[in-house]
Amino acid sequence: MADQQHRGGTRLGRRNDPDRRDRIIDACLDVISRHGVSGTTHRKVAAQADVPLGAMTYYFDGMDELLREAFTRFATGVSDVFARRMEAASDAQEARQAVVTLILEDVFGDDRALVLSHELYTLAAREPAYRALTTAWMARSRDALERHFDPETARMLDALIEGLSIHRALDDQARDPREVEIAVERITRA
Amino acid sequence: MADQQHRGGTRLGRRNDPDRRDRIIDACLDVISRHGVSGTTHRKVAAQADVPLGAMTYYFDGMDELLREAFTRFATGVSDVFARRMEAASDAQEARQAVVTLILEDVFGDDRALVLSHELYTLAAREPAYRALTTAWMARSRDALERHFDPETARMLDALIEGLSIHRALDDQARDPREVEIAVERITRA
DNA sequence: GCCGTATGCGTACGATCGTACACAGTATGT
DNA sequence: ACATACTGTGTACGATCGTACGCATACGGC
Repeated sequence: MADQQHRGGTRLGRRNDPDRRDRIIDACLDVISRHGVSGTTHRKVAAQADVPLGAMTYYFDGMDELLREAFTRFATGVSDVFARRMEAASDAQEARQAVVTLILEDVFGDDRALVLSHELYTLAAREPAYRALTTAWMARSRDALERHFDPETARMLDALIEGLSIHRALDDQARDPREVEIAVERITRA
Repeated sequence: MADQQHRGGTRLGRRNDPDRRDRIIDACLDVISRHGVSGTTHRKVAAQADVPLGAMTYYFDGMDELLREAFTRFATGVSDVFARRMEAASDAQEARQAVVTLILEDVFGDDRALVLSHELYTLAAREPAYRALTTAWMARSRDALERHFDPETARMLDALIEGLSIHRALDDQARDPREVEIAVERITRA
């Protein structure tokens, strides 16, 4: 009891902070990426979002709802980038290049996203409730890929992307970017 | 206090149970696969292994050591199967078939292993301490594959296997086994 | 300016956890 | 047969968690 949150100069953080809920969700993703789902607690998220502990149960009906909303936001964001990159390509060859860029930049370049993906995968692998989220995510990826590839190839390519991500996250030694290019090339050749 | 563990008919579980430690490790893997790393506690593992709580801290210096040993055993086991299947193949074509079989049977057929893999991946993605484990595991897979494929192809193929595993674990709808065959075929064609 | 009402929060409770440690039980050397 | 050393365990402690709930605060009608 003492130093409350009286953020900045505004009188009180009280009523006029409509995106409090959004900030909590973003903070939650930060905490997950640093401490894992298991190490994510209401208290840590509250501290990160700079809101009082009581706000957690006020805005969310328990930890599950918070996690589900956080991962939904994450998956949607990643999915959007994916879809946009695919839409920008105008033929199969450009699409192949887009996939390579996506892997090398969006995936390999973002450690936070790599960790968050795995946290979500693990959750979904064990609890069917989160399966809907990953299933939808993958369906969207496939749809994006199917703008340029046949359905079968789209699924294989999607799997390859995931596999390369894992190797990147779990293997310490650096890899030749050209290898990604070659792999994409091979898997998309019918 | 009351019903201790006096297992079976033997006088006392006391001194004559040399594989207690092994049983704890196996029990730990069971608990992880059912509750996740986050939900794995000394108490649950002890109950599963049918040993008293005090045995946990007696045989292991804390939770970390237990987890590390458990995952080491798991990764070694999976790795062994992988290596053995590759050794059995006598040419590239047989090797391709061996990989397909491995994916369809050993990976797709074992939900427990699928979950455990992801739990380990997630741990390793966030904590470098576990990275040594996954790095060694992957190195061994690559070595096994390099008996029949060039190093570059071996790495791509290994990545593909991981990717297909993920899709299997995270996508609800069943897949055509032939798709696996085609993907392996494409990625191994230079 | 006052008051009812909805919004948001400080705090405390019960549960559960990892871990330490005093002690019980067994084997061994004599 | 007894003393001694070692192996294994029951239990209790401090920390930390999610969550509920009484209360403070700000808003809107009058």
